[in-house]
Amino acid sequence: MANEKKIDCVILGLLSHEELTGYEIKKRMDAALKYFWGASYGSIYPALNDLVSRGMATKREDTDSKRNKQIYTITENGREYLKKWLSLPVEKDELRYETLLKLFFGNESGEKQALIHIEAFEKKIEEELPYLFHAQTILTQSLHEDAAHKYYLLTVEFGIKTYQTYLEWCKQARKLLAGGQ
Amino acid sequence: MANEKKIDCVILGLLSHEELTGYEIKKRMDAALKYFWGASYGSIYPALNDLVSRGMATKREDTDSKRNKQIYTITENGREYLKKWLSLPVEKDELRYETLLKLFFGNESGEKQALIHIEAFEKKIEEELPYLFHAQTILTQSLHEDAAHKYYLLTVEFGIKTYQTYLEWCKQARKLLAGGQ
DNA sequence: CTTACCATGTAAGGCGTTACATGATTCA
DNA sequence: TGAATCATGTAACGCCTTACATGGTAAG
Repeated sequence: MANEKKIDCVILGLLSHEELTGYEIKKRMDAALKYFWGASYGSIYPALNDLVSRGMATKREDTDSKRNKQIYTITENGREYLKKWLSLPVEKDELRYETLLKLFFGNESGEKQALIHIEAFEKKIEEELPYLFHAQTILTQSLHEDAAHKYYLLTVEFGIKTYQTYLEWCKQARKLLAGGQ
Repeated sequence: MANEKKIDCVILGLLSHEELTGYEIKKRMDAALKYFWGASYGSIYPALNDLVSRGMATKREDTDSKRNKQIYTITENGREYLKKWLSLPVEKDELRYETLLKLFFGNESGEKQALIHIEAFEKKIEEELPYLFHAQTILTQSLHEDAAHKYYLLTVEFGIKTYQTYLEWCKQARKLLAGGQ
């Protein structure tokens, strides 16, 4: 009932849209979900086997491809399980920013160090923003081609807005550190 | 050298400012760090023992109090270890929002469900913002009383800015779901 | 007197990453 | 032919949360 393992739900969510291999699931996650959810092969492959054994998905070998591909398909059971989880209240939204942790203790290491962390943070965000903008463009254009795109766009907009705010905060933080208020 | 356990660093960071008991460490974390870092007693107490055995902190019983209190103090070694960690580049900033995950798969459960999650998210943020504003006021007023406050304020400002952005996104998301773009 | 909070710790178990191990295929 | 990428999986290990276990004290 409760205790839905998140990795199962993410995989089922991706499978609800299309058949995928474990490798492709990882790619999809890295492309679209990495800003708010991540997973490694070491959790994906065991989870896939587990989903099959619980009747949430089926596995078949891809005979077309020359490669050793295992294609996974969601079952009706799996779809119901996914929908049930989606209808349950969110249990946890968690942010773990080591940058903020190091900044919080900045008095121990001094302003120079704090500035280095802020600039590194800024750089990382500036590098990632273009990918989000690109996704925004693609999704906005294809909004009516696929009903799911509206929901994807929602999360992309979240990323863009928060990242832009991060950049504003970086500027403000630099000012505060420089001595002014 | 590398592989600094974060829980050790957080504890040392808190101890660098003042002597504390395990219980107080938890309180401090819940009050000031919970927005970007969390920890349970089950990780704090073992970590404290470990820090003592590695010479990063010392432990003494509080004889003044009637209670069974163990007071921890950072050592020079501990302070060096902390400073070293603070000078190292950030390894990972991670955001794990189940809300965004459920929204991403929103096409499976429909608009009504998506709206429910957005409203719940909005409510949670609205409830937490006042605490951040309160911290902002206190810290701004006492900025010159303690050099560390500047750094605390930095993280509080981050929280306020991002939370405000979250609320704006909620509005926008509701509009997008309502059918418009 | 009883509830809330102070205070410390352990044990089990879950969850997931990293590293390892292996090998095929595509493309330059 | 060599590098990059496709492709699947396992094992060890680390880290943390949850639940359990215990008891003192302050305040109403």
